[in-house]
Order: sequence, then structure tokens, then C-alpha cells
Amino acid sequence: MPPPSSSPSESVVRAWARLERAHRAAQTTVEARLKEAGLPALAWYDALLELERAGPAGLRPFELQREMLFAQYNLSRLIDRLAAAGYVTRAASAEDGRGQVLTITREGKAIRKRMWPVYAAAIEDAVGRHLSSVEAATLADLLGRLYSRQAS
Amino acid sequence: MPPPSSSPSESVVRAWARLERAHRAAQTTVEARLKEAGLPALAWYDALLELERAGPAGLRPFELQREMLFAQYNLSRLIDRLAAAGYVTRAASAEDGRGQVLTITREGKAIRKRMWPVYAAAIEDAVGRHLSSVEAATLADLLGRLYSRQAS
DNA sequence: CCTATTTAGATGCAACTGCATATTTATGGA
DNA sequence: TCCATAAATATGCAGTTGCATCTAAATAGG
Repeated sequence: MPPPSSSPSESVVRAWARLERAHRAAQTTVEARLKEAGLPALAWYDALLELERAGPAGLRPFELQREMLFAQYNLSRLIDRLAAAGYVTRAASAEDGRGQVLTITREGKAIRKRMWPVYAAAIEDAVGRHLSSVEAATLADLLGRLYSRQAS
Repeated sequence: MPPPSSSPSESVVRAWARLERAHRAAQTTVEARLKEAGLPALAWYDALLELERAGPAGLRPFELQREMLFAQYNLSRLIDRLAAAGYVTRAASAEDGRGQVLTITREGKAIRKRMWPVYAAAIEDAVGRHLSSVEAATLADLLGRLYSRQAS
């Protein structure tokens, strides 16, 4: 969407505009499906998945924050809700007096598992349906470049 | 990010996960730059751009909604704010008694123009910097497929 | 050791979003 | 023509996000 100037190339501007739209469309689908099924929101899934992957050692909030690219205050409250729902446990960190360690509970694992079929179907519908497997891999690759940690 | 099942292929799931992350990263950058510069948020730009493109005939809210893939109630309030800021005008539609017609004001055009350099730099930084022009075009193409209006 | 700075996390408050639903006008049939 | 339904837009309320800032612990210098 290239109005006046041209420091980003036209294709870059178009890519960005479509990133917005495509994301909005896909997210809307996914969130709607989860809600229809009476399940928690997308962000819950993502957090629970990371915690499940982290295993019994758990994760520090700031680590989770980096994984999810979530704002700090935002994550802090997401954790509140997950903890209130009984899906994660907060324990004081042994090595760092300021921090805590998050671990997923049995209920957390269970709900994540229960979310997956619905989530998977939504992903297929919002993304998979439109792309071949090779195209999806290309897309994943290009998107990965946009946030890989290597800066300037 | 493929836990148990496998109805969407692994590459599809990865593409979706990265769509989330990449979008979040890019949007965070863009919004931050606009805010730093004391300018309105991203959504304002998008709406103003569509309205400017529509010319003096303006747009109906529902048309803008389709362009932006914005939720109806969400757009309704965005328009409130744009109107309150003096950037758009709402007039009753001549053909449709339920509806209204939105047009961008001179001030609206001015602020959009003022936003562009900052926005453009942010896009370059969040997207352009990471991709060649061909890659950006490929990305735009693939993303476009995810929300083109042809359904199932 | 002591202070200045940085890092981890929480929080009050305002803005925004989502949901459900209301209101008004159009429209397609009986 | 009348009615049932659909479309366009608005809105009260609750939940979420963003901002700014706070506290407490860690860490780097001196």
C-alpha cells in the first residue's frame, strides 16, 4: 500500500499490509473457533504449550515473555489468569529472589490437550487450506526472518 | 509448533505460529515508532488511507470494515474517534437511510501525510530490512492467499 | 561494604476490544 | 400492503491492553 514516499519498496509495504490483514483474518477464525467450543483463548494455549515443553523445570516469566513476544505487563496478567484457573503454578525462584518459576499443572496439560483438536482444525481452515505444504514452509521461513533475534 | 495430532501439516502449524510472532513483533515496532513521534495509532492510518483513496465519494463504514477486516463495533468506535479528532466526516447516506458516508477531511489528509514518513521507516525496519524485494513480493503473495474472499 | 544502576515482576488507571443486544431502515415474499 | 427477516450501525458492560510507575532483588563499580 504505497502512498507517497518510497523508502520501503512497494513490495515491502504490500507485504506488511497483508501481514496485518492475514493475521487479523486468521486470528479471528482461531479465536472464534475456540470460543465456540467453550475453550480458553489462543494466548492461553501458547503459554501452556511453552510451559509443557519446558518440562518440570518450568520457565521464568521473562523467558516465556521472550518466547511469546508478549509485553511484560501483559504476560504478568496472563499468568494471573492461568494461575487463577489452576493451569499453572507460580513458585518463588530459588536462584533469583525477584523472580518466580512457572510450571504447568496436570489440569493445564489436560486443557491444552483438549484445545488442540479445535485449534488444529482452525489453523487448517485459516492457513492450511489456502497453501500447499511447500508454500507453507516458504511462508514460515520468510516470516521467521522478520523476528529472528539478530538485530540491525 | 506441532504437539499431538496432525491434521494441519507441520509446516502449516509452523507458518501460523510464525505469523503470530512476526505480526506481533512488527506491529509492536510500528506502534512504538508512531507513539514516539506523537502520532496517532496504526489503525488510524489505515482507515485514513482507505478513505483518501476512496476520494470525495467517501466510503460507507461497512465498506471500510471489509477493507480493513475490522470488527464492526470496533470500526464504529474507531470512526467515533477519527470524527472527534476532526479527521473524518460522517454524513447520512442519501441512498440508504440506515447508513452513513465517511469522508476524510483536510486535516485527515494532513495527518496521514505526516504519519507516512514515520510509518514508512518503521515498516522498513520491521519488514524491509529482513527481506529482499523478491522475498517481500513472495511473502505478500502467500499472505494474500490467506484472506482472499473466495471461501471454502 | 555501599551506592547507583539494572533487571524481574506487579499494579493503578485510562483506553480499547469483544460480546451481546438494541435500533433503524431495507428487502423479499405471502 | 404487511410481515418476517436481514443489513447497517450503535452501545452498555465486562474483560483486556497499554502506559507509567512502583517495589524488590541483583549486580557493577568504587
